[in-house]
Amino acid sequence: MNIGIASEKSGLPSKTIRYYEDIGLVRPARTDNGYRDYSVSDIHRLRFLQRSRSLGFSVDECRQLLSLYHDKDRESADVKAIAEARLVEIDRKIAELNGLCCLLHHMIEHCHGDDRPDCPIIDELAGESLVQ
Amino acid sequence: MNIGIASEKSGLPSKTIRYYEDIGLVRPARTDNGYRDYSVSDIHRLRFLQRSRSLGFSVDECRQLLSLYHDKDRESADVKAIAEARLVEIDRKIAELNGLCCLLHHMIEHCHGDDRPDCPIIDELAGESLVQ
DNA sequence: GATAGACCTTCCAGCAACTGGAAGGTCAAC
DNA sequence: GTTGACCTTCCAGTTGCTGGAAGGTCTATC
Repeated sequence: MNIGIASEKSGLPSKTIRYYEDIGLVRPARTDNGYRDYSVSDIHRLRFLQRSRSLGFSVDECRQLLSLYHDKDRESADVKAIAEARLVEIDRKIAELNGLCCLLHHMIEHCHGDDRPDCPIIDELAGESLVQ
Repeated sequence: MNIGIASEKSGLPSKTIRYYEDIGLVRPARTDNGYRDYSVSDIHRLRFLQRSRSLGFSVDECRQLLSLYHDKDRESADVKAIAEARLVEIDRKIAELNGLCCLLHHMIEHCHGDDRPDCPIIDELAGESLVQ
């Protein structure tokens, strides 16, 4: 299968697929003319990557997951650990964004938002703080 | 003031302060020996940047906010618009992360996480889906 | 056989927002 | 005069791609 087909089947842009090859994630065969030739199992790997990435795993985590995917002697605990680490990170990020959301909301609420220059948002950023 | 002092007073690393100069955000004077020489108002600008960045504004938004900060004829509506756009973006991100959080949580819950290889997380990533 | 258009290839550069490090100049203290 | 803490510039690397240039290949049509 040419890269265009692989792209369609995996849901990844060709550019990304080539990039994944560069960093050693999915290495397809080559045909005589030098074109990449993806096998069905290559497509599975690409789809696996697409799903893992869309779940927010880093490329490095994806690499580990991919190797566990192929390791028939894997321990599910190893997989779970990676997923749990990701979850902790996501929770942390959500908490951080919630904090920012509150602060911004608060600032926006107090800004009349008209054609006059006085603005509690600017005041806040300048350090004449109501919050923080 | 040397950059080390500016760093202390603004809460930004020296590297970052130099970077902000490179991209034209805060341009200090120079002393005879070539050292950067920060004025009190430079420090205010740096602190303003530090706060804006920590509230999640992009460097480009910070640039706009900084120019509004100095514009005594600004309209607070302009500031409010930037902050509101940021808030929308943060809300969107929170929603996205909440979605990922749910999926991951679900997958983790179903994984026994022991020394056996069968793993619903891997199955999910491979496309034998329970979710999605 | 020529040519057009859709593929494919490699390589290089750029995005955001820094961060690290090398190589070297300056300054204050001892 | 030497040590050590500063400061300078410049270049490269981070993450995960994405865009574009320059050129090769394949297939269909004339």
